[in-house]
Amino acid sequence: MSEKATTVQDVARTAGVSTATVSRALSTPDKVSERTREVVFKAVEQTGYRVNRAARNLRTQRSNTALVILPDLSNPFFSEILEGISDHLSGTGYSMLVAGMTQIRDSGERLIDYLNDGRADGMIVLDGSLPQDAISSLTAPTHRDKIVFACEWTNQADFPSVRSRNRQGARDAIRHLYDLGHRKIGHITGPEGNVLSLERRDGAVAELTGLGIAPRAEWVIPAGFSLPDGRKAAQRFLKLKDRPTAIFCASDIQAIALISELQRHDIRVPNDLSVVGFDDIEMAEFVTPALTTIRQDRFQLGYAAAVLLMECISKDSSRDYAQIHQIPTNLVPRDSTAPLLP
Amino acid sequence: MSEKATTVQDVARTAGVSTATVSRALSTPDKVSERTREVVFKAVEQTGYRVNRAARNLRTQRSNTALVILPDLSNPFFSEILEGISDHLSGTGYSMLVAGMTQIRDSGERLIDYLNDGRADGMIVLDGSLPQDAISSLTAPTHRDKIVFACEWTNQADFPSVRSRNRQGARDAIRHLYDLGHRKIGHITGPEGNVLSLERRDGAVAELTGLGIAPRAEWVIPAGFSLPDGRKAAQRFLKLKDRPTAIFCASDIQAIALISELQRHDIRVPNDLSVVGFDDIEMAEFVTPALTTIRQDRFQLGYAAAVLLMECISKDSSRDYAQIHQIPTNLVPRDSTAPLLP
DNA sequence: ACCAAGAATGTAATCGATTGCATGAAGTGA
DNA sequence: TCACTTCATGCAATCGATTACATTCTTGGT
Repeated sequence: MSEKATTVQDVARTAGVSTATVSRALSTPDKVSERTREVVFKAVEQTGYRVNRAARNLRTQRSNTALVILPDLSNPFFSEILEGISDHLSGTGYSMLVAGMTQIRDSGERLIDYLNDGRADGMIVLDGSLPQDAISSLTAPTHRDKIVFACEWTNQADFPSVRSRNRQGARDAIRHLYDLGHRKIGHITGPEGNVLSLERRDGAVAELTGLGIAPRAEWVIPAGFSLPDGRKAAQRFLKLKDRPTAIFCASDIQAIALISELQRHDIRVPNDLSVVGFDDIEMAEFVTPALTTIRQDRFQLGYAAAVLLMECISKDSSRDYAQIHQIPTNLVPRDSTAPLLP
Repeated sequence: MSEKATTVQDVARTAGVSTATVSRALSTPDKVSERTREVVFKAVEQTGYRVNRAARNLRTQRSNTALVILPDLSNPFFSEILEGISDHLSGTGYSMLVAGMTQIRDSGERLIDYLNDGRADGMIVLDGSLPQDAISSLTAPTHRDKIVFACEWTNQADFPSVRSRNRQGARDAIRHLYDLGHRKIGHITGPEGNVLSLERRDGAVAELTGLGIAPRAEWVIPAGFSLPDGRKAAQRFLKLKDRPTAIFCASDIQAIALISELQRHDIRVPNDLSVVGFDDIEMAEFVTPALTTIRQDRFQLGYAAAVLLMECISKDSSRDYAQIHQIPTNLVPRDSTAPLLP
């Protein structure tokens, strides 16, 4: 009954070879003669053998596991990125450990420990706001080749990263509104200090300026990416005496909440106000009016990050420093934007 | 430069004790005299020692890792459950491995291997539709005590599980509509064969019947939980000659898409039709009209599942079979339901 | 003062797979 | 046929922590 797991020893015995040969037959099949290879495979089949990961990890000093760090596990925005990551990882035999910064902080763990104690071979960080000490510990030469940022990033160190063309996306959003005839264009920002917020705001400002429109300070409404933030932004908007005719929001979620709240106050979108979001979350297509937005390919973002991480980990040669992969965004016109009425 | 990781040996040496003592000082501090304990701690401090997980895992035959299985990584519904799980796990020193069934199938892995090869000590399954062979392999006596279902479950085996009171939630939804004066009440179901769909439909039917209302077959519209499903359901709804005055949807997402599509066809919610959803996703409060729904506490669901799993794993005594933990749901009345107009 | 019980520590085996080195077999070229 | 390379395999060390067992040191009771 005692159901002891089968080991290489068992396989070696039934195959009539040494454990070394079994191991080789499995991990480097071409170093073994065809005949023994088959014998071993058959023995593996018979005994139902599976390598013990703990033993392999100890010996090889690799875990075949990647750690993914989210700022906040409960944020649904990341799910599609996770899928992209997992999709590539699982193809390369890697497993995906997931942790949220909140939990990590609470449990008093340090990110770097995951790398040190052999739980993970590398990590993908989706949080641009790591505490300073975390960042500096990660920059240690032993670790810098095991870390990749995705989606967000940090300016305090130059890690390789994968990100959307946030600035260009923002420009496209503004341009779209301009092309519809809008000249009075506002912007709801993301959270203060966040790299994405900055890029999107800068992009918007740059495009406006380029189009000969001076951005008006009271039309740049500071907010965060979340639903409540969007609602609050709407309330700020309602208080404006002179209102823009179009708004570019730093996130879809925010835009959806904003529209909802404005509708409640009888402002019609797109008739009274055109709104562009950012992200193209699935919901964007299904709200009324369907949201015009800047699509970022989150699956691709995750996938590319995983590819990049695997490269970093495996590459023994010193690699060109701190690559930045930019994923294109694109405008998805829907019903929340319309030509400016004369 | 070669930055070799510090081991118990190093600590033992600097502390002037044996490795056994170091190990004991760290894992069973009371088996060691106060004096040596301090010396060891100091040495740990000095050397910056961290246990090597691979080595520990091999020796102890535990990984201190739990595997979480999602049907679909990209589905944002699960993020809050994940947070609940992680919140408890990280408190007990466990790490969380996450995998989607899609990826697992594609990579040809078997769930059971995670348990066998020492990657995980136990698993939380959020997918009620595992393939038959997966389920039967998991029922093996060696594994059945390492598995917990959460949110969804399977009827093909009796694993312990944590779930919402789906039936009661559905009853509450119907009752709410009834109390508002509605008698012509429809239902959009979840995907065929899904346990949640079944429970919610059964609950709705039971409540209707209990209230003396005979459920009408054409008012039970088969659908899935997703946004496109909700839209399709709306189209089916529009074709009805005799329409209900109220609808209970099996998911919020579905309800949101349904309302959006109906609004596009000038059906006003709640004036022309009252709608109740299920889940209380964050968005529910922020759409127009704000969605009346049955709240299920997803964080709690995940948290309880993690607690249950840890119990199962640690309990050496044979435990009472296949506990089912039910998490209460509750009605959250908002603006998508209104009294039936005379 | 002596012995037994218990506490603290050390020695060395162990977990299971991988791999450097050694050995033997087979093949190659002159 | 001989020397020599190449290939296939086996032996045994190794990864780093834990723990059964042995040993030494306390301590308390009589």
